[in-house]
Amino acid sequence: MAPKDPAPAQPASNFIRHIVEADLAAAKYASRRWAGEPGEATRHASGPLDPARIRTRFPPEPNGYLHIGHAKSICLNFGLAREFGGACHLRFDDTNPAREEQQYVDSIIDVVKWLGFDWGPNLYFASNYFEAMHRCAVALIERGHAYVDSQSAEEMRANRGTLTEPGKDSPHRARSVAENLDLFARMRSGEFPDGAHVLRAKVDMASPNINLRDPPIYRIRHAQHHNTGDTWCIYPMYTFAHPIEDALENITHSLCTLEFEDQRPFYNWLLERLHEAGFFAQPLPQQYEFSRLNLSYTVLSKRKLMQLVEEGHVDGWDDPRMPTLAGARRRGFTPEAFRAFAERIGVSKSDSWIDVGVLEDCVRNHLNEVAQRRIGVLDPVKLIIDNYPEGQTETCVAPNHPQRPDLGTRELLFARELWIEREDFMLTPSKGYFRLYPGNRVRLRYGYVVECTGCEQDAEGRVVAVHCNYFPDSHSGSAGADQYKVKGNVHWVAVQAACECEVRLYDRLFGVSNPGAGERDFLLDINPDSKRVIRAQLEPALRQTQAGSSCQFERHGYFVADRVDSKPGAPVFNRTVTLRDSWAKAR
RNA sequence: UGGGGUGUAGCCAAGUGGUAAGGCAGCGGGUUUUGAUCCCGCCAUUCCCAGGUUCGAAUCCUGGCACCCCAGCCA
Repeated sequence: MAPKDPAPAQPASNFIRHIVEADLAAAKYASRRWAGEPGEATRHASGPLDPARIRTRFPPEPNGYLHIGHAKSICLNFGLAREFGGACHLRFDDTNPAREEQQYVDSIIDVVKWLGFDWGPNLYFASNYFEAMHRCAVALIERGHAYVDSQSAEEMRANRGTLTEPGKDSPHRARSVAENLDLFARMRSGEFPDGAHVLRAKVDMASPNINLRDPPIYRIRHAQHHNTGDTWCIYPMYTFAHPIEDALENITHSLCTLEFEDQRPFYNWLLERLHEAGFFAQPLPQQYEFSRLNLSYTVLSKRKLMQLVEEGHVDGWDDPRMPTLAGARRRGFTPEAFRAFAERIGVSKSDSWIDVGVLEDCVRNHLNEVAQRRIGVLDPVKLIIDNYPEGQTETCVAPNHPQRPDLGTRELLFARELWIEREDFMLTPSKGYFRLYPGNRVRLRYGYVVECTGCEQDAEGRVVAVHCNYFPDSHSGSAGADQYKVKGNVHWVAVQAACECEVRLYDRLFGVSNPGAGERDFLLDINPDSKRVIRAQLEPALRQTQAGSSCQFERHGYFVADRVDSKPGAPVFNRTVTLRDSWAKAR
């Protein structure tokens, strides 16, 4: 028997995985039937056994852009389905016509795909279930489980009670089934203005759980819906719609965030009543809650993100500094990084603040493996090699990846005048500095070892050129190269070959770990240096970078050709994330 | 102060009665033509607190404490 491999770095399990494993072991969902599309019990009963062992769903409301918090939920739901031979539905929870728009639907589809997930034929809209939901509501009324309330919103609030006092029954709570049916039909036909009536579930006005104090389930809203137009003027509330959507779609595990915990008793109450009425078969979907993501140095609330965009603190929803997935994509973050991140942070019910450093580490991790190395001089100053013949040039060979020879090499033009990084020279070096300073030797990466001889300064004392001499027998790869022991290793690009490009140096949008903590205005915590636009001198191969393609600028970080502003032959680069820099930290 | 939740290292997190995994951060060292990567080592005598049960408790019991969520015709 072969020796056992060391245990692979396996992610820790989580409570939801345990639940799924237990349900599968108990064959809890094995006898479910699936009609091939959402439907009521009788419809599904006519179909074959459900080929999906479990069904989950990601149910965004199409009223904004998805952000990193959604990525956690997407990876959880789609990941679970993938892992256990199930299906994950992409469902738009568009039950409120007010702020839902097609452009959000499009961007959500785009970004879930980008994250690497596939819903197959299971793309659904809650609004396509409005007829079924309406039938459910009528059945509830017929069975005495719902009534039309005609109190004003203020009256309803007053009668709802408080956290410590029970509510009071509405004067309309005892209306007859016939009257309720009539009123509800007239609500639907458009006879009443917004707010005149509301359909309420009849549960318990004295419940200690406020969500059970006869929650409204249908309201009148004379508005255009992005999908159903003006077909309806009454719309179901989330509380009512969501369990039905899950049941119609044969969802087994309905995962949501912690703030919906108090909603679960109603979720179960409703589905049990509808099961009694013959709409849905057991086993019914079950709701499970996990804690939502909080990220340091970031805000994720829709209100705040909206404010950042509308007040122009950033350049739109897909600004590379935004925590939206569209922004992260433009920034150069990768789907692989997000999936690793989701796995790494786990799923639990405790309130947590994840350090953005974890996400950044996932990004570096992935990019380190796949990004080809290139040279970019971001803050150029001229290096003149005085003993290198004027007019002479040669080529140096550089690997595209130090750990992956399979990725090949590329050539760099070497000449007498090079651009180097301004911070790679110091007239009077600080302690521990081992780059260029008079008398010190460094290697010009993939080229020669040089010894610094001095510099030229302008009237203000600013360095305008650095001078050095090279050692002809020190060329990288040559027999004598090893005789030169230098600590410093400096990147460069020949002045005559360099390609000048715009580069955006992005940093964290907020300068503090918890923007807007307490009563403080979060806008005051914006990092004023979160975006710096520079002109950089790049190695010529970079000119052909495809929009959206990432590489490492050696010794700097990972950069991506902006997918919006890059033109063929004229890329614009965004800094995705810097390399770790223990020297900068030491200073 | 009604109901629902959660407390394991600086930040996450596994652990489900048998003697505290792992990751991030941090610290120290090695390799290195990226001050990168990679590798090695260190980093909780203790799991919110106090009692109790048990040969044995982060896990079970009792009592506290802290924090989060809920009173939209939003989701």
